[in-house]
Amino acid sequence: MGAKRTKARPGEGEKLREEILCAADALLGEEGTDEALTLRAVARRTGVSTPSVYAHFPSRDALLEAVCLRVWDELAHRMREHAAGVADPMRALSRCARVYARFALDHPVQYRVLLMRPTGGSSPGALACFRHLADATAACVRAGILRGEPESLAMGLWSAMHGCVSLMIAQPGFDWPEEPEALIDGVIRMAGLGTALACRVPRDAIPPSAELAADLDEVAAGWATSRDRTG
Amino acid sequence: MGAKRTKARPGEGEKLREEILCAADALLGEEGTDEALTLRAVARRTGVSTPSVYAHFPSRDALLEAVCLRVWDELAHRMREHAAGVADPMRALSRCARVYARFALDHPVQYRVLLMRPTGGSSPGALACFRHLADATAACVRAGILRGEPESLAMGLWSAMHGCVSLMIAQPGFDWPEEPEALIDGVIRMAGLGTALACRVPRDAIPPSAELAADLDEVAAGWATSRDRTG
DNA sequence: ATCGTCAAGTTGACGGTGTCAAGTCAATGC
DNA sequence: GCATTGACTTGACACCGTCAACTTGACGAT
Repeated sequence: MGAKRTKARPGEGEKLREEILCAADALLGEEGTDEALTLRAVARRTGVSTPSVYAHFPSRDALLEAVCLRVWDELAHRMREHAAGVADPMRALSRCARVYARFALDHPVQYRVLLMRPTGGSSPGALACFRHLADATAACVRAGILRGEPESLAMGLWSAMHGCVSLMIAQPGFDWPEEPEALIDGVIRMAGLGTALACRVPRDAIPPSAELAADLDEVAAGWATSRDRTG
Repeated sequence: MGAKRTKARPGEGEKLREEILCAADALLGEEGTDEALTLRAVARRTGVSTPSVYAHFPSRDALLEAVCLRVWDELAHRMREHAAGVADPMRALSRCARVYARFALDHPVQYRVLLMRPTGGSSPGALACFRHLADATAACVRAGILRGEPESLAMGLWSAMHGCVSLMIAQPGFDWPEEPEALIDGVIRMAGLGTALACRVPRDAIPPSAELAADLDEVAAGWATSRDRTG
Protein backbone atom coordinates (compact mmCIF):
# COMPACT_ATOMS: atom_id res chain seq x y z
CA MET A 1 0.00 0.00 0.00
CA GLY A 2 2.11 2.88 -1.24
CA ALA A 3 0.40 5.93 0.25
CA LYS A 4 0.05 5.39 3.97
CA ARG A 5 -3.33 6.33 5.29
CA THR A 6 -3.36 8.55 8.35
CA LYS A 7 -5.30 6.42 10.75
CA ALA A 8 -8.71 7.77 11.60
CA ARG A 9 -9.42 8.72 15.15
CA PRO A 10 -12.17 6.90 17.04
CA GLY A 11 -15.56 8.10 15.98
CA GLU A 12 -14.41 8.93 12.48
CA GLY A 13 -15.14 5.54 11.09
CA GLU A 14 -18.10 7.03 9.26
CA LYS A 15 -15.71 8.97 7.06
CA LEU A 16 -14.25 5.83 5.57
CA ARG A 17 -17.72 4.55 4.92
CA GLU A 18 -18.39 7.58 2.78
CA GLU A 19 -15.07 7.23 0.95
CA ILE A 20 -15.86 3.61 0.20
CA LEU A 21 -19.24 4.54 -1.21
CA CYS A 22 -17.64 7.17 -3.41
CA ALA A 23 -15.03 4.75 -4.71
CA ALA A 24 -17.69 2.16 -5.38
CA ASP A 25 -19.83 4.69 -7.20
CA ALA A 26 -16.93 5.79 -9.38
CA LEU A 27 -16.13 2.18 -10.13
CA LEU A 28 -19.66 1.48 -11.28
CA GLY A 29 -19.66 4.60 -13.40
CA GLU A 30 -16.38 3.86 -15.12
CA GLU A 31 -16.79 0.16 -15.77
CA GLY A 32 -20.50 0.28 -16.45
CA THR A 33 -21.26 -3.05 -14.85
CA ASP A 34 -21.74 -4.25 -11.30
CA GLU A 35 -19.31 -7.10 -11.87
CA ALA A 36 -16.54 -4.52 -11.67
CA LEU A 37 -17.50 -3.78 -8.08
CA THR A 38 -14.94 -6.04 -6.44
CA LEU A 39 -14.19 -5.68 -2.78
CA ARG A 40 -10.52 -5.62 -3.68
CA ALA A 41 -11.00 -2.99 -6.35
CA VAL A 42 -12.97 -0.65 -4.14
CA ALA A 43 -10.53 -1.16 -1.27
CA ARG A 44 -7.54 -0.47 -3.51
CA ARG A 45 -9.22 2.66 -4.82
CA THR A 46 -10.03 3.86 -1.33
CA GLY A 47 -6.41 3.26 -0.27
CA VAL A 48 -7.37 0.73 2.35
CA SER A 49 -7.04 -3.00 2.84
CA THR A 50 -9.71 -5.31 1.54
CA PRO A 51 -11.31 -6.57 4.76
CA SER A 52 -11.63 -3.01 6.04
CA VAL A 53 -14.74 -2.74 3.97
CA TYR A 54 -16.39 -5.25 6.25
CA ALA A 55 -16.25 -2.78 9.09
CA HIS A 56 -18.88 -0.74 7.26
CA PHE A 57 -20.75 -3.18 5.04
CA PRO A 58 -21.60 -6.73 6.01
CA SER A 59 -21.06 -8.10 2.53
CA ARG A 60 -20.34 -7.20 -1.05
CA ASP A 61 -24.03 -7.33 -1.85
CA ALA A 62 -24.81 -4.88 0.93
CA LEU A 63 -22.24 -2.44 -0.42
CA LEU A 64 -23.61 -2.86 -3.91
CA GLU A 65 -27.13 -2.19 -2.75
CA ALA A 66 -26.07 0.80 -0.68
CA VAL A 67 -24.16 2.46 -3.49
CA CYS A 68 -26.99 1.89 -5.95
CA LEU A 69 -29.56 3.29 -3.57
CA ARG A 70 -27.61 6.52 -3.30
CA VAL A 71 -28.90 7.73 -6.62
CA TRP A 72 -32.51 7.01 -5.74
CA ASP A 73 -32.95 10.41 -4.12
CA GLU A 74 -32.58 11.87 -7.56
CA LEU A 75 -35.68 10.00 -8.69
CA ALA A 76 -37.79 11.50 -5.93
CA HIS A 77 -36.34 14.92 -6.67
CA ARG A 78 -37.05 14.73 -10.38
CA MET A 79 -40.55 13.47 -9.73
CA ARG A 80 -41.42 16.41 -7.52
CA GLU A 81 -39.81 18.81 -9.95
CA HIS A 82 -41.76 17.62 -12.96
CA ALA A 83 -45.10 16.91 -11.36
CA ALA A 84 -45.29 20.14 -9.39
CA GLY A 85 -47.84 22.56 -10.72
CA VAL A 86 -49.47 20.15 -13.12
CA ALA A 87 -53.15 20.44 -12.42
CA ASP A 88 -54.43 17.62 -14.60
CA PRO A 89 -53.71 14.48 -12.58
CA MET A 90 -53.60 12.25 -15.64
CA ARG A 91 -51.01 14.51 -17.16
CA ALA A 92 -49.08 14.49 -13.90
CA LEU A 93 -49.16 10.71 -13.95
CA SER A 94 -47.78 10.54 -17.44
CA ARG A 95 -45.03 12.96 -16.46
CA CYS A 96 -44.21 10.75 -13.52
CA ALA A 97 -43.93 7.81 -15.84
CA ARG A 98 -41.68 9.68 -18.24
CA VAL A 99 -39.40 10.79 -15.42
CA TYR A 100 -39.32 7.23 -14.19
CA ALA A 101 -38.19 5.95 -17.56
CA ARG A 102 -35.56 8.63 -18.02
CA PHE A 103 -34.21 7.93 -14.57
CA ALA A 104 -33.88 4.22 -15.31
CA LEU A 105 -32.12 4.83 -18.61
CA ASP A 106 -29.83 7.40 -17.00
CA HIS A 107 -28.75 4.95 -14.30
CA PRO A 108 -28.90 1.55 -15.96
CA VAL A 109 -26.42 -0.14 -13.64
CA GLN A 110 -28.13 0.99 -10.48
CA TYR A 111 -31.56 0.25 -11.87
CA ARG A 112 -30.48 -3.20 -12.87
CA VAL A 113 -28.93 -4.04 -9.54
CA LEU A 114 -31.94 -2.99 -7.52
CA LEU A 115 -34.80 -4.05 -9.76
CA MET A 116 -33.66 -6.75 -12.12
CA ARG A 117 -31.86 -9.08 -9.77
CA PRO A 118 -33.38 -11.81 -7.68
CA THR A 119 -33.41 -10.43 -4.18
CA GLY A 120 -34.40 -12.67 -1.34
CA GLY A 121 -37.32 -10.40 -0.57
CA SER A 122 -38.09 -7.05 -2.13
CA SER A 123 -35.55 -4.29 -2.64
CA PRO A 124 -36.15 -0.87 -1.07
CA GLY A 125 -35.46 0.59 -4.51
CA ALA A 126 -38.44 -1.28 -5.91
CA LEU A 127 -40.71 -0.01 -3.20
CA ALA A 128 -39.64 3.56 -3.78
CA CYS A 129 -40.22 3.31 -7.52
CA PHE A 130 -43.64 1.84 -7.02
CA ARG A 131 -44.65 4.41 -4.43
CA HIS A 132 -44.05 7.33 -6.76
CA LEU A 133 -46.24 5.86 -9.46
CA ALA A 134 -48.81 4.70 -6.93
CA ASP A 135 -49.14 8.19 -5.48
CA ALA A 136 -49.72 9.75 -8.87
CA THR A 137 -52.23 7.02 -9.62
CA ALA A 138 -54.05 7.59 -6.37
CA ALA A 139 -54.43 11.26 -7.31
CA CYS A 140 -56.15 10.20 -10.52
CA VAL A 141 -58.50 7.95 -8.59
CA ARG A 142 -59.31 10.72 -6.14
CA ALA A 143 -60.10 12.96 -9.08
CA GLY A 144 -62.47 10.34 -10.46
CA ILE A 145 -60.55 9.74 -13.67
CA LEU A 146 -59.35 6.30 -12.72
CA ARG A 147 -61.44 3.85 -10.76
CA GLY A 148 -60.65 0.98 -8.47
CA GLU A 149 -57.84 0.16 -6.09
CA PRO A 150 -55.01 2.63 -6.78
CA GLU A 151 -52.37 0.08 -5.81
CA SER A 152 -53.67 -2.45 -8.29
CA LEU A 153 -53.86 0.09 -11.09
CA ALA A 154 -50.38 1.32 -10.26
CA MET A 155 -48.99 -2.19 -10.48
CA GLY A 156 -50.13 -2.35 -14.06
CA LEU A 157 -48.59 0.99 -14.92
CA TRP A 158 -45.42 0.04 -13.11
CA SER A 159 -45.26 -3.21 -15.06
CA ALA A 160 -45.51 -1.38 -18.35
CA MET A 161 -42.87 1.21 -17.52
CA HIS A 162 -40.49 -1.25 -15.93
CA GLY A 163 -40.86 -3.68 -18.79
CA CYS A 164 -40.07 -0.99 -21.29
CA VAL A 165 -36.88 0.29 -19.67
CA SER A 166 -35.64 -3.02 -18.33
CA LEU A 167 -35.82 -4.57 -21.76
CA MET A 168 -33.90 -1.68 -23.28
CA ILE A 169 -31.29 -2.01 -20.54
CA ALA A 170 -30.93 -5.79 -20.69
CA GLN A 171 -31.21 -6.17 -24.46
CA PRO A 172 -29.33 -3.23 -25.93
CA GLY A 173 -28.73 -5.15 -29.12
CA PHE A 174 -32.41 -5.51 -29.88
CA ASP A 175 -33.86 -3.59 -32.78
CA TRP A 176 -35.29 -0.72 -30.73
CA PRO A 177 -36.46 2.50 -32.29
CA GLU A 178 -33.42 4.73 -32.63
CA GLU A 179 -35.20 7.22 -30.39
CA PRO A 180 -35.92 5.55 -27.03
CA GLU A 181 -38.40 8.26 -26.19
CA ALA A 182 -40.61 7.02 -28.99
CA LEU A 183 -41.12 3.66 -27.35
CA ILE A 184 -41.46 5.22 -23.91
CA ASP A 185 -44.12 7.64 -25.04
CA GLY A 186 -45.94 4.85 -26.80
CA VAL A 187 -45.96 2.72 -23.69
CA ILE A 188 -47.15 5.63 -21.57
CA ARG A 189 -50.02 6.30 -23.94
CA MET A 190 -50.92 2.65 -24.06
CA ALA A 191 -50.77 2.21 -20.31
CA GLY A 192 -52.54 5.45 -19.52
CA LEU A 193 -55.41 5.00 -21.93
CA GLY A 194 -55.52 1.30 -21.16
CA THR A 195 -55.98 1.66 -17.43
CA ALA A 196 -58.41 4.53 -17.89
CA LEU A 197 -60.52 2.37 -20.15
CA ALA A 198 -60.05 -0.99 -18.44
CA CYS A 199 -60.98 0.27 -15.01
CA ARG A 200 -64.36 1.36 -16.36
CA VAL A 201 -65.62 -1.99 -17.53
CA PRO A 202 -66.13 -4.99 -15.28
CA ARG A 203 -63.87 -8.03 -15.60
CA ASP A 204 -64.64 -10.24 -18.58
CA ALA A 205 -66.80 -7.60 -20.20
CA ILE A 206 -64.68 -6.88 -23.22
CA PRO A 207 -66.45 -7.16 -26.56
CA PRO A 208 -65.06 -9.17 -29.45
CA SER A 209 -62.66 -7.49 -31.81
CA ALA A 210 -65.16 -6.19 -34.34
CA GLU A 211 -67.37 -4.36 -31.87
CA LEU A 212 -64.34 -3.26 -29.91
CA ALA A 213 -62.90 -1.67 -33.01
CA ALA A 214 -66.18 0.03 -33.85
CA ASP A 215 -66.63 1.44 -30.37
CA LEU A 216 -63.07 2.67 -30.15
CA ASP A 217 -63.31 4.25 -33.58
CA GLU A 218 -66.25 6.19 -32.33
CA VAL A 219 -64.55 7.59 -29.27
CA ALA A 220 -61.33 8.24 -31.15
CA ALA A 221 -63.16 10.22 -33.78
CA GLY A 222 -63.86 12.88 -31.18
CA TRP A 223 -60.17 13.14 -30.30
CA ALA A 224 -58.85 13.16 -33.81
CA THR A 225 -59.21 16.92 -34.00
CA SER A 226 -56.53 17.11 -31.32
CA ARG A 227 -58.55 18.97 -28.74
CA ASP A 228 -55.56 19.14 -26.47
CA ARG A 229 -52.00 17.98 -26.13
CA THR A 230 -50.71 15.74 -23.43
CA GLY A 231 -47.78 16.97 -21.34
CA MET B 1 -13.23 -39.36 -9.78
CA GLY B 2 -14.60 -42.57 -8.32
CA ALA B 3 -16.58 -44.03 -11.20
CA LYS B 4 -14.29 -44.27 -14.19
CA ARG B 5 -15.88 -43.11 -17.38
CA THR B 6 -15.52 -45.44 -20.34
CA LYS B 7 -13.80 -43.20 -22.79
CA ALA B 8 -15.92 -42.16 -25.72
CA ARG B 9 -14.88 -43.24 -29.16
CA PRO B 10 -14.04 -40.57 -31.73
CA GLY B 11 -17.17 -39.01 -33.09
CA GLU B 12 -19.13 -39.53 -29.90
CA GLY B 13 -18.20 -36.22 -28.38
CA GLU B 14 -21.72 -34.99 -28.97
CA LYS B 15 -23.00 -37.43 -26.40
CA LEU B 16 -21.09 -35.73 -23.62
CA ARG B 17 -22.45 -32.41 -24.74
CA GLU B 18 -25.96 -33.68 -24.18
CA GLU B 19 -25.06 -35.15 -20.81
CA ILE B 20 -23.58 -31.85 -19.73
CA LEU B 21 -26.72 -30.01 -20.75
CA CYS B 22 -28.83 -32.45 -18.77
CA ALA B 23 -26.68 -32.09 -15.68
CA ALA B 24 -26.77 -28.32 -15.99
CA ASP B 25 -30.53 -28.35 -16.38
CA ALA B 26 -30.97 -30.55 -13.33
CA LEU B 27 -28.69 -28.27 -11.37
CA LEU B 28 -30.71 -25.20 -12.27
CA GLY B 29 -33.91 -26.98 -11.40
CA GLU B 30 -32.72 -28.19 -8.03
CA GLU B 31 -30.95 -25.10 -6.79
CA GLY B 32 -33.30 -22.60 -8.35
CA THR B 33 -30.64 -20.06 -9.21
CA ASP B 34 -28.10 -19.71 -11.97
CA GLU B 35 -25.34 -19.11 -9.43
CA ALA B 36 -25.47 -22.81 -8.69
CA LEU B 37 -24.39 -23.54 -12.25
CA THR B 38 -20.71 -23.96 -11.53
CA LEU B 39 -18.47 -25.57 -14.09
CA ARG B 40 -17.14 -27.79 -11.35
CA ALA B 41 -20.59 -28.75 -10.17
CA VAL B 42 -21.84 -29.66 -13.61
CA ALA B 43 -18.63 -31.52 -14.38
CA ARG B 44 -18.82 -33.47 -11.12
CA ARG B 45 -22.42 -34.33 -11.82
CA THR B 46 -21.61 -35.49 -15.32
CA GLY B 47 -18.76 -37.62 -13.98
CA VAL B 48 -16.13 -35.79 -15.95
CA SER B 49 -13.29 -33.40 -15.23
CA THR B 50 -13.95 -29.69 -15.10
CA PRO B 51 -12.15 -28.46 -18.21
CA SER B 52 -13.84 -31.12 -20.30
CA VAL B 53 -16.82 -28.83 -20.48
CA TYR B 54 -14.73 -26.47 -22.58
CA ALA B 55 -14.61 -29.01 -25.36
CA HIS B 56 -18.31 -28.35 -25.93
CA PHE B 57 -18.98 -24.86 -24.59
CA PRO B 58 -16.59 -21.95 -24.93
CA SER B 59 -17.44 -20.49 -21.51
CA ARG B 60 -19.66 -20.81 -18.52
CA ASP B 61 -21.95 -18.15 -19.93
CA ALA B 62 -22.33 -20.04 -23.18
CA LEU B 63 -23.33 -23.18 -21.30
CA LEU B 64 -25.76 -21.19 -19.20
CA GLU B 65 -27.35 -19.66 -22.24
CA ALA B 66 -27.54 -22.98 -24.04
CA VAL B 67 -29.22 -24.79 -21.18
CA CYS B 68 -31.70 -21.97 -20.67
CA LEU B 69 -32.59 -21.87 -24.34
CA ARG B 70 -33.50 -25.54 -24.26
CA VAL B 71 -36.81 -24.82 -22.63
CA TRP B 72 -37.74 -22.16 -25.17
CA ASP B 73 -39.27 -24.72 -27.54
CA GLU B 74 -41.95 -25.20 -24.95
CA LEU B 75 -42.98 -21.58 -25.34
CA ALA B 76 -43.49 -21.97 -29.06
CA HIS B 77 -45.36 -25.19 -28.49
CA ARG B 78 -47.69 -23.70 -25.90
CA MET B 79 -48.32 -20.67 -28.09
CA ARG B 80 -49.41 -22.79 -31.01
CA GLU B 81 -51.52 -24.97 -28.79
CA HIS B 82 -53.43 -22.11 -27.19
CA ALA B 83 -53.81 -19.82 -30.16
CA ALA B 84 -54.89 -22.50 -32.62
CA GLY B 85 -58.51 -22.29 -33.60
CA VAL B 86 -59.15 -18.92 -32.01
CA ALA B 87 -60.86 -16.91 -34.69
CA ASP B 88 -60.91 -13.52 -32.99
CA PRO B 89 -57.38 -12.18 -33.44
CA MET B 90 -57.61 -9.93 -30.40
CA ARG B 91 -58.57 -12.90 -28.29
CA ALA B 92 -55.73 -14.90 -29.80
CA LEU B 93 -53.36 -12.10 -28.89
CA SER B 94 -54.51 -12.04 -25.30
CA ARG B 95 -54.11 -15.81 -25.14
CA CYS B 96 -50.60 -15.44 -26.47
CA ALA B 97 -49.85 -12.94 -23.75
CA ARG B 98 -51.24 -15.18 -21.05
CA VAL B 99 -49.21 -18.12 -22.29
CA TYR B 100 -46.15 -15.90 -22.35
CA ALA B 101 -46.65 -14.91 -18.73
CA ARG B 102 -47.29 -18.45 -17.58
CA PHE B 103 -44.19 -19.61 -19.36
CA ALA B 104 -42.05 -16.99 -17.70
CA LEU B 105 -43.37 -17.77 -14.23
CA ASP B 106 -42.98 -21.50 -14.86
CA HIS B 107 -39.32 -21.07 -15.80
CA PRO B 108 -38.14 -18.12 -13.74
CA VAL B 109 -34.45 -19.06 -13.78
CA GLN B 110 -34.27 -19.50 -17.52
CA TYR B 111 -36.36 -16.43 -18.17
CA ARG B 112 -34.15 -14.38 -15.92
CA VAL B 113 -30.93 -15.58 -17.48
CA LEU B 114 -32.01 -14.88 -21.01
CA LEU B 115 -34.07 -11.73 -20.60
CA MET B 116 -33.07 -9.94 -17.43
CA ARG B 117 -29.32 -9.98 -17.72
CA PRO B 118 -27.16 -7.52 -19.58
CA THR B 119 -26.12 -9.36 -22.70
CA GLY B 120 -23.57 -7.80 -24.96
CA GLY B 121 -26.11 -7.65 -27.74
CA SER B 122 -29.52 -9.24 -27.76
CA SER B 123 -30.28 -12.76 -26.61
CA PRO B 124 -31.93 -15.21 -29.01
CA GLY B 125 -34.44 -15.89 -26.27
CA ALA B 126 -35.57 -12.29 -26.35
CA LEU B 127 -36.04 -12.37 -30.08
CA ALA B 128 -38.13 -15.52 -29.88
CA CYS B 129 -40.37 -14.07 -27.19
CA PHE B 130 -40.90 -10.90 -29.15
CA ARG B 131 -41.65 -12.74 -32.39
CA HIS B 132 -44.52 -14.69 -30.90
CA LEU B 133 -46.22 -11.55 -29.64
CA ALA B 134 -45.38 -9.66 -32.80
CA ASP B 135 -46.98 -12.32 -34.98
CA ALA B 136 -50.19 -12.26 -33.00
CA THR B 137 -50.14 -8.47 -33.15
CA ALA B 138 -49.63 -8.47 -36.89
CA ALA B 139 -52.73 -10.66 -37.23
CA CYS B 140 -54.74 -8.01 -35.40
CA VAL B 141 -53.40 -5.33 -37.69
CA ARG B 142 -54.23 -7.37 -40.76
CA ALA B 143 -57.76 -7.79 -39.41
CA GLY B 144 -58.04 -4.01 -39.00
CA ILE B 145 -58.48 -4.08 -35.23
CA LEU B 146 -55.10 -2.59 -34.48
CA ARG B 147 -53.49 0.07 -36.64
CA GLY B 148 -49.94 1.08 -37.29
CA GLU B 149 -46.63 -0.71 -37.43
CA PRO B 150 -47.16 -4.16 -35.90
CA GLU B 151 -43.61 -4.27 -34.58
CA SER B 152 -44.02 -1.01 -32.72
CA LEU B 153 -47.32 -2.06 -31.22
CA ALA B 154 -45.85 -5.41 -30.24
CA MET B 155 -42.99 -3.72 -28.43
CA GLY B 156 -45.49 -2.00 -26.19
CA LEU B 157 -47.33 -5.21 -25.46
CA TRP B 158 -44.07 -7.02 -24.89
CA SER B 159 -42.98 -4.31 -22.47
CA ALA B 160 -46.13 -4.68 -20.45
CA MET B 161 -45.98 -8.46 -20.25
CA HIS B 162 -42.27 -8.59 -19.58
CA GLY B 163 -42.49 -5.92 -16.93
CA CYS B 164 -45.22 -7.78 -15.15
CA VAL B 165 -43.52 -11.15 -14.98
CA SER B 166 -39.98 -9.88 -14.54
CA LEU B 167 -40.99 -7.82 -11.54
CA MET B 168 -42.71 -10.79 -9.98
CA ILE B 169 -39.63 -12.90 -10.60
CA ALA B 170 -37.08 -10.39 -9.35
CA GLN B 171 -39.07 -9.02 -6.43
CA PRO B 172 -40.85 -12.00 -4.94
CA GLY B 173 -41.06 -10.23 -1.60
CA PHE B 174 -43.15 -7.40 -2.97
CA ASP B 175 -46.78 -7.15 -1.95
CA TRP B 176 -48.21 -8.78 -5.06
CA PRO B 177 -51.79 -10.00 -5.25
CA GLU B 178 -51.85 -13.50 -3.83
CA GLU B 179 -53.13 -14.68 -7.18
CA PRO B 180 -50.53 -13.83 -9.85
CA GLU B 181 -53.10 -14.38 -12.57
CA ALA B 182 -55.02 -11.38 -11.28
CA LEU B 183 -52.17 -9.01 -12.07
CA ILE B 184 -51.41 -10.74 -15.35
CA ASP B 185 -55.01 -10.50 -16.52
CA GLY B 186 -55.14 -6.88 -15.48
CA VAL B 187 -52.03 -6.07 -17.45
CA ILE B 188 -53.33 -7.92 -20.49
CA ARG B 189 -56.58 -5.95 -20.38
CA MET B 190 -54.74 -2.71 -19.91
CA ALA B 191 -52.29 -3.39 -22.68
CA GLY B 192 -54.87 -4.77 -25.08
CA LEU B 193 -57.40 -2.00 -24.67
CA GLY B 194 -54.63 0.56 -24.46
CA THR B 195 -53.00 -0.29 -27.76
CA ALA B 196 -56.37 -0.69 -29.44
CA LEU B 197 -57.32 2.78 -28.30
CA ALA B 198 -53.95 4.50 -28.59
CA CYS B 199 -53.31 3.36 -32.15
CA ARG B 200 -56.52 5.09 -33.23
CA VAL B 201 -55.65 8.62 -32.21
CA PRO B 202 -52.73 10.61 -33.56
CA ARG B 203 -49.78 11.42 -31.30
CA ASP B 204 -50.46 14.23 -28.84
CA ALA B 205 -54.18 14.09 -29.41
CA ILE B 206 -55.23 12.90 -26.01
CA PRO B 207 -57.81 15.05 -24.28
CA PRO B 208 -57.42 16.31 -20.73
CA SER B 209 -58.58 14.09 -17.91
CA ALA B 210 -62.13 15.38 -17.60
CA GLU B 211 -63.05 14.89 -21.23
CA LEU B 212 -61.12 11.66 -21.35
CA ALA B 213 -63.16 10.35 -18.46
CA ALA B 214 -66.41 11.44 -20.05
CA ASP B 215 -65.60 9.87 -23.40
CA LEU B 216 -64.45 6.63 -21.87
CA ASP B 217 -67.51 6.46 -19.67
CA GLU B 218 -69.59 6.66 -22.76
CA VAL B 219 -67.91 3.82 -24.59
CA ALA B 220 -67.71 1.72 -21.46
CA ALA B 221 -71.43 2.11 -20.85
CA GLY B 222 -72.02 0.03 -23.93
CA TRP B 223 -69.82 -2.76 -22.65
CA ALA B 224 -71.12 -2.78 -19.12
CA THR B 225 -73.83 -5.24 -20.07
CA SER B 226 -71.07 -7.73 -20.72
CA ARG B 227 -71.84 -8.37 -24.35
CA ASP B 228 -69.13 -10.98 -24.49
CA ARG B 229 -66.37 -12.56 -22.49
CA THR B 230 -62.71 -12.46 -23.40
CA GLY B 231 -60.87 -15.77 -23.67
C1' DA C 1 4.02 11.51 31.60
C1' DT C 2 2.75 6.96 31.26
C1' DC C 3 -0.28 3.27 31.02
C1' DG C 4 -4.33 0.55 29.69
C1' DT C 5 -8.14 0.47 26.59
C1' DC C 6 -10.32 0.04 22.54
C1' DA C 7 -11.72 1.22 17.98
C1' DA C 8 -9.68 1.13 13.33
C1' DG C 9 -7.11 -1.35 9.96
C1' DT C 10 -3.82 -4.89 8.41
C1' DT C 11 -1.93 -9.51 7.49
C1' DG C 12 -2.49 -13.87 5.98
C1' DA C 13 -5.09 -17.53 4.99
C1' DC C 14 -9.13 -20.61 3.31
C1' DG C 15 -12.17 -22.45 0.02
C1' DG C 16 -14.24 -21.41 -4.12
C1' DT C 17 -14.50 -19.66 -8.93
C1' DG C 18 -13.52 -19.47 -14.45
C1' DT C 19 -9.95 -20.51 -17.50
C1' DC C 20 -5.83 -22.26 -19.86
C1' DA C 21 -1.42 -25.07 -21.22
C1' DA C 22 0.41 -29.28 -21.20
C1' DG C 23 0.04 -34.05 -20.72
C1' DT C 24 -2.26 -38.84 -20.97
C1' DC C 25 -4.47 -42.45 -23.19
C1' DA C 26 -7.40 -45.44 -25.80
C1' DA C 27 -9.24 -46.20 -30.34
C1' DT C 28 -8.52 -45.77 -35.18
C1' DG C 29 -6.34 -45.84 -39.98
C1' DC C 30 -2.43 -47.39 -42.52
C1' DG D 1 2.77 -52.66 -35.20
C1' DC D 2 3.06 -47.92 -35.41
C1' DA D 3 1.87 -43.09 -35.82
C1' DT D 4 -2.06 -40.19 -35.43
C1' DT D 5 -5.72 -38.01 -33.43
C1' DG D 6 -9.63 -36.86 -30.84
C1' DA D 7 -11.31 -37.12 -25.91
C1' DC D 8 -10.32 -36.28 -21.72
C1' DT D 9 -7.27 -35.26 -17.29
C1' DT D 10 -3.80 -33.03 -14.50
C1' DG D 11 -2.09 -29.17 -12.53
C1' DA D 12 -1.70 -24.61 -12.26
C1' DC D 13 -2.93 -19.45 -12.39
C1' DA D 14 -5.28 -15.36 -11.04
C1' DC D 15 -9.04 -13.75 -8.90
C1' DC D 16 -12.96 -13.72 -5.85
C1' DG D 17 -15.70 -13.09 -1.00
C1' DT D 18 -14.94 -13.88 3.67
C1' DC D 19 -12.98 -14.67 8.24
C1' DA D 20 -9.73 -15.04 12.44
C1' DA D 21 -5.93 -13.18 14.45
C1' DC D 22 -2.85 -9.59 14.87
C1' DT D 23 -1.03 -4.67 14.95
C1' DT D 24 -1.36 0.16 15.52
C1' DG D 25 -2.35 4.49 17.06
C1' DA D 26 -5.30 7.93 19.48
C1' DC D 27 -7.62 8.77 23.69
C1' DG D 28 -8.98 9.13 29.00
C1' DA D 29 -7.50 8.29 33.49
C1' DT D 30 -4.08 8.38 36.73
